[in-house]
Amino acid sequence: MAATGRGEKDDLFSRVSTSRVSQVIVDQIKVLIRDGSLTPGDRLPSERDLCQRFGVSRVTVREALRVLEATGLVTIKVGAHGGAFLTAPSTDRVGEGLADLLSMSVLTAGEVTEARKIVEIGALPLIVERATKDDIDALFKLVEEGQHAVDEGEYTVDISARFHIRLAECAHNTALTMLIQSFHGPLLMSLREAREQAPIMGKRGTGEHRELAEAIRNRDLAAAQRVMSEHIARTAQRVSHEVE
Amino acid sequence: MAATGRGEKDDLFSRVSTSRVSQVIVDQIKVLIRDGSLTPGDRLPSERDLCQRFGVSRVTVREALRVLEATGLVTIKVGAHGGAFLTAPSTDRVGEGLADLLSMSVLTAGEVTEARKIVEIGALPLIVERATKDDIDALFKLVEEGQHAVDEGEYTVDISARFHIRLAECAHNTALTMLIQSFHGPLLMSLREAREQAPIMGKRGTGEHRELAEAIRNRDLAAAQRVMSEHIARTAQRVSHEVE
DNA sequence: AGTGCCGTAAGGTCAGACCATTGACTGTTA
DNA sequence: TAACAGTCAATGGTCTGACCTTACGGCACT
Repeated sequence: MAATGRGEKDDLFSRVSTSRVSQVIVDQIKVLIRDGSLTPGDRLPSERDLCQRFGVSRVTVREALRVLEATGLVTIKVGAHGGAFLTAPSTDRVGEGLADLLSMSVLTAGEVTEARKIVEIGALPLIVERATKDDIDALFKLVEEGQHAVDEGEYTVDISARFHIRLAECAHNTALTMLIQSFHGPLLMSLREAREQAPIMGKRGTGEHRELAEAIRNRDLAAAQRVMSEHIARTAQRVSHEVE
Repeated sequence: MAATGRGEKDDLFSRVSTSRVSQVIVDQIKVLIRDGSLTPGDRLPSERDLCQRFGVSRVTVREALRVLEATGLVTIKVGAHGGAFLTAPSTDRVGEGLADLLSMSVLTAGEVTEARKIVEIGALPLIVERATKDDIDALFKLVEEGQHAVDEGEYTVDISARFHIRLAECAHNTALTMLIQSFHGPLLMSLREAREQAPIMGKRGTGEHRELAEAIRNRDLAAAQRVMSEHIARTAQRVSHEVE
């Protein structure tokens, strides 16, 4: 990335690896991951071990590990038999990154909701086509939970989010799941007002969730799209007028 | 997030902030960014300064900075008047994260392309509706550039990506632009084969780009959707059979 | 068989030092 | 006066070596 847009002549005197040592280590490990020498679940050597292998100090190794950890490639456990473990599939990090990006740029809540509408409605054809019986059962189970929560007066956006994420999983496309997950993750949580109004809207929202689940069970794409469209539109309205 | 799904009783003995100090610092700074106390372009205090303010050692501060850097929130410059500068939101990091996940075979190229299809086609209604004259001129300009590159035999995926990103901007929704940008960033670049085949496909791709631009000029949504659909489908085909 | 203690391996943090890079300041020279 | 070169200070990059904290596993005791 940083190397793009060079002038001419730059190939004559190639850059003398002036980059950070820790970054070089990160890159090396990334390569190992890419080409399959390291697979999820594997454990990297201990910090003190890596120091010797790379011939650098522990501080440097640790910085490299911090970066890998922040990227979501490894998780680190302390204690005996701890260490850096290649993470099993975790879409959370990149979703979080997306949310960070969204939340710190000049986005209005309206824009986010509009994007959400496109993705969630666009995913419906796949969902209607691919949802398995298990998927549908799970959806109805979440609806019941939501209903129960409403009755108890304990409805939160978290419950709604779980439904939407589970719904996304019905498309059986990890990339899509990830996108929708990041919409419903830290991002929505940061819209405080939306969370506080949740109890009020819970009843109607749950009803719509049920309609959605039924439409999917009936493989009725049109109905699903209609309900989802209204559902999100209402969210949009709720959210937009306070986080302007 | 980590606090969800607790058992009962947990509120009696609250967790004694056993987390990493560096992580706490990261969170603090993230908060400052979120609530607008720090805006892009600002410079954080120097490492030695931060040590004193937080009352920790320099190593710890540096680890926090590594994380913030990896997350793409700051860039770091050395030398006098260097330091950590808040970056303007850039989608590259997210795209890189996507690419990492893809390379760990958490995601297949096919899934990503499917998601891309949904977003890019879903954005078309907005694009057709909102594209201004400037937008359309810019699109045609990019098409011309592409045509020129094809004639010279210098067509690269980069040119195609620029078109798609500019197209996304026509929707005048920053969130959408960012999503599509992260698809066309380091992610596509990492599909080496796709890059190498680019020259061959360039001619046809450019033709389709032109058709797209024309459809948008004519506010012909159906045509735009048809062309885009074919366009991405072909990419999907090209990409899927080697990165299985 | 169960319980609790303790050792050990691993990450987390600290303090202080030195090097490398860079931009600004200053002084010299044509 | 303008251009160049040298110096200096600020700042990130790395190293060393020490100590603390956590957690797993085994051992001794009950």
